[in-house]
Amino acid sequence: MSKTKKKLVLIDGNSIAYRAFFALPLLNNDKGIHTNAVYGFTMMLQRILDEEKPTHLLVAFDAGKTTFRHKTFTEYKGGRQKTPPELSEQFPFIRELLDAYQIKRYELENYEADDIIGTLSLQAEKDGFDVKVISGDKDLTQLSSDKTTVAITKKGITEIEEYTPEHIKEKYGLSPHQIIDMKGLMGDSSDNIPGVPGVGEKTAIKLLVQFDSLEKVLDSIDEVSGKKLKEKLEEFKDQAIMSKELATITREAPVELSVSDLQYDEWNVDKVVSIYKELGFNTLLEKMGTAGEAVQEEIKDLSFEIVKDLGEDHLTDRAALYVEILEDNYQHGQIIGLGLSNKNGNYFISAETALQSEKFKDWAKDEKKLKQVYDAKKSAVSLKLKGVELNGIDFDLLIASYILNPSESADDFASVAKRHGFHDIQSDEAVYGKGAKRKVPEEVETAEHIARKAAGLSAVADKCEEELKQNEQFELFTELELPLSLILAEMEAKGVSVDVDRLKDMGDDLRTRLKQIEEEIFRMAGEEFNINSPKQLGVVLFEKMGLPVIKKTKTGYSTSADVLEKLEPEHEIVRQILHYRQLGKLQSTYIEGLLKVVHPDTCKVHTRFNQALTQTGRLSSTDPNLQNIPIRLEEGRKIRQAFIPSQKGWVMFAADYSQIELRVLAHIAGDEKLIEAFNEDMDIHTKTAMDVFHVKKEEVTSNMRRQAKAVNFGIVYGISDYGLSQSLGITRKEAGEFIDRYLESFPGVKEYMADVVQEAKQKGYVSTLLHRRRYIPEITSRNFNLRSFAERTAMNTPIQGSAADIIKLAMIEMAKRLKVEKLQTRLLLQVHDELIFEAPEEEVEALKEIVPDVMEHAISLKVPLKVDYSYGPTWYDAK
DNA sequence: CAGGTCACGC
DNA sequence: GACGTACGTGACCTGG
Repeated sequence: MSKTKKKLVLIDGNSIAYRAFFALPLLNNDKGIHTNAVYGFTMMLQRILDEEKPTHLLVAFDAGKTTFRHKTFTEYKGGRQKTPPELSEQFPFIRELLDAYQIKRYELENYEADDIIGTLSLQAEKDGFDVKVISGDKDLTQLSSDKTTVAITKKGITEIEEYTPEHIKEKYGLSPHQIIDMKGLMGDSSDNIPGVPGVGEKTAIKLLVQFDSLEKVLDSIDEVSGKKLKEKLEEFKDQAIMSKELATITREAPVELSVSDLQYDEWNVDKVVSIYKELGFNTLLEKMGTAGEAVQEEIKDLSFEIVKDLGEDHLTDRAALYVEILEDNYQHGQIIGLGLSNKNGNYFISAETALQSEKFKDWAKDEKKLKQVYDAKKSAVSLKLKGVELNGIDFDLLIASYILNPSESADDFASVAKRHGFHDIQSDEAVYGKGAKRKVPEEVETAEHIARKAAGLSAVADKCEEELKQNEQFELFTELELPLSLILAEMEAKGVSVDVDRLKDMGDDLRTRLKQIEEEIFRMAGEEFNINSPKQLGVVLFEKMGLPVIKKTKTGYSTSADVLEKLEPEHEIVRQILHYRQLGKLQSTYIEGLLKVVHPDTCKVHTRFNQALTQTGRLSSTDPNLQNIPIRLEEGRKIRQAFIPSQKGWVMFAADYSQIELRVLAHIAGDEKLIEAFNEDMDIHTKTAMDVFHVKKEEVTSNMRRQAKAVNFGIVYGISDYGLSQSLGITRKEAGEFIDRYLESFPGVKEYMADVVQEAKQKGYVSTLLHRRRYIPEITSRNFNLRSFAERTAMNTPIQGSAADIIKLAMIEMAKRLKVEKLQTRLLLQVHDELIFEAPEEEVEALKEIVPDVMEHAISLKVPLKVDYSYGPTWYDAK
């Protein structure tokens, strides 16, 4: 069962409602009730329940207008804006909602929510609770202690700042209890607390650092430096003391509740649903269907050591090494620390300790010292950025797990480790938080988490290797994916040079043209609107201008390109909109998007290849995605002019496989006709047209070839008859007939398709040439759609996946050849069937031989592989 | 902030 | 007949 640590969460209800109200636009539901504060409050509550998993919970509210503080100071909270009626009307709903959630709420005559929270948090601390206070009011931070964390909303409803005593020390240089002394000195305009005129945050902190408390400051006014300051302190002495009193949260309010009354179990689903319905919270309603309670498993103790002085005990010849970085983008992120696990024990090493240690660097570099890691590429790149070379990797859990089952691979270490039998680990989200809340906890907690990861690595490595061997995937792992990860690491670290000025010029040009087109569209529409909003565009086109509605989406009219293309003859505006979209895409994604990620010093972009994501074995690319740079249309293609070699006298050299998937299909299916076509190096689309339409080569029209090409495309990507009908603009029935005729023309392919579906049903998975697997459980589904999809997946994955295997082989072989031939040429990118290099001009002649040779002979099939290449001063020219 | 729509590549 | 249809990433808009 769950760990029985008691946790009390105290929420400042008024404050959070205020925050939610002002953070969100003033929306109302269909009955005209404003719901933004209730909605924001609900989101916040949901988050707290999910993330904090409190055992005890209370929402405190302010009661009435006056409190005991007004006796001290009648103008307390004077001058405050009256609560807007749009907000006050929402409070009853918030109360109703809390009741449905079965969360205790409480207010107390003469006291503020703060005081209720102050009183109960103190009680709870004494009873051994962990306490979390949630508010938008920084005053509450005075309650922070080693047992109580105060979370203050920053902006919006999701960003919060957590105030622990350490954080307060860091931020102000003060202890939590000094917050009230600070308020006494500087006052608080929002509560109309006067403080000492002329004293602001800086001065207050300075004084408190020197004298500790307000009282001591006032006792030692003589020692205060600055004549003016002395006078002010003297003059406003009493006011300061009163201000401190006002700012002090009482911890002895006559609260009639005790902490044990605040136990939180679960909400009343029916009531919550009915309130959601009443308020129109449809997305929350939908979510409830799937909301399951995660069961927290007990985590065993782990003995580990925080290492300050690295020695032989730690740097052994076989060890698990975990490099921890919080940011997704490990090229920007800081290394938090390293986990090590070996026969001697489990260790945590801070980043500073490791990176300053020559012993560590030597060990990391030594390829004889074998390491087991999680995400070799990330580890290698991040260490490389710190000047540390990483060699000797003989196991990577991320990749092993991906190979064993690509559909399950998540990048969260805990989930991967658990899948392979190591359970004593928390999720990163539980330790570090997520989104805006993500942060590093105190060192011991961090250290333990990271040490656990290393321990987990060494615990599951052997078992995973065994499993890989049983699946006949060990070679795929050691000979293909592991070496590839280091090649990708080099590609990422090296980066691709970008001609920033060129991009900016294109951007300027595009901006002018977009403006012109925009004006033209507005003129034709007779009004200004947001062309980028499908909703607004739909209204203009289909309601105002009365164009025929061709397709609808869930949310309204479809305005997708294929719809607009059909509408082109109807009105000139349609052509302009398509053009606007095209240029807008170039501007936002490729010009602005790319400029955003160019390294300012080096003018390079460093993409990250995800090697453990796609279901087929392909790579993907992010930040920026360099696998979808435009090429089809000339205007977009020009973007490629901005990708240039990193050195003078160098060129871009690109080589791509011609029809690799169809060649793979010919091989796997063993289809005689297809094999023959490739052996004779025929134009495959023409050949397909000849066979499908039963005509001679000379009789193939360009339209027949186009249709044959679409069918081939469909085969390669496993699209359905529906998909084919869409791409050819024909009916589904016609498309189905096309596919049938294709399969009749290539009986080997037809047989293969039937066999591979059969195989998938029997084994539960399909395989590529290099034994990569994809499990397809839906293949036995009784749901037609799921099953059809599964069948197409079964037919397509071995084709696409084997092609991915082959180009990966080629990449590894290329790296070897470049080294052997002592060439300076470097591989920069892989785009599924294409490799892009940068090369000194004088090496081009050699590359013309080597690159096609390596790529074409990466594997031997029943058909030849064919590679085309090209080169030039920019990527654009390498076409 | 999450989910939808659209658009780019292979 | 079934109702949503190759795989990815990213930008923008929108609702609650």
